[in-house]
Amino acid sequence: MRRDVFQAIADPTRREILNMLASQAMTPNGLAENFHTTRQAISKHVKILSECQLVKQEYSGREIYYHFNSKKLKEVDKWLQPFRTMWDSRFDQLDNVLKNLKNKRS
Amino acid sequence: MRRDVFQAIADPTRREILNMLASQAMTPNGLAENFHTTRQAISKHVKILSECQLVKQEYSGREIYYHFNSKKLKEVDKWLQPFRTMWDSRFDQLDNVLKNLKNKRS
DNA sequence: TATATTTGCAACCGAAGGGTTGCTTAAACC
DNA sequence: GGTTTAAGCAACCCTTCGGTTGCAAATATA
Repeated sequence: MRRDVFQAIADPTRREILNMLASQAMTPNGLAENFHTTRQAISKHVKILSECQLVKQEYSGREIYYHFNSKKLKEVDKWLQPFRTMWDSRFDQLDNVLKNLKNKRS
Repeated sequence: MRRDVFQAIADPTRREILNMLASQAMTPNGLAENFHTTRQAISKHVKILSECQLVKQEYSGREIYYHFNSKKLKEVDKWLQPFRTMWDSRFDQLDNVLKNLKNKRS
């Protein structure tokens, strides 16, 4: 089952899980207490996050603490990079096209 | 039908479409030529991108030129912001936890 | 040892996703 | 005016997704 970081962060619940784990490692039960769903539903989300390495496991007896692996989000940041210069430049793509049309006319 | 930027960029084809439109506005037919799918499939993707305003339309006769709206990607960048400091700090979350445990012990 | 707790796994369900084919509309072209 | 051509819309199909319930395995606790 191929998992993709972009697909992993597409779900709002999974983004929220990442936010929680960013401040503190947590168990599935601990996470589930903060949502209005079952533990199994949360475990499924965590499994998806785990499969694309956004989360790492630490075993402690019968409990499993999930840790956030921020490095994996670099992939998203990397994809975003070329676009970042665009919105910084105060001109979006449509503005540029209109500007070019005006130049051709004059 | 609620559309979300995160969900929109989850699909690799849609990310590729955005990459193309970033350099040049294109029509559905023009886009479809670069993929091994039908025009209708691409149109569906473009519609999704349009619904969350990642793309804007410019009508020219019977053709429709789709323009990339980079500003909308700021939402992703904004969500990424707090995590960016984490991977910059050379310590990921797991490292910090282990470090804390070590401090408590000593 | 018996019981309670934490967790993962499997089966199932309804909704949404990505794709295709067929059709209609409207502009361009002969 | 008749015919291409560009595009959207609708129906359908199969797969994936998010969620649930039920159950088994393993650790903690009495």
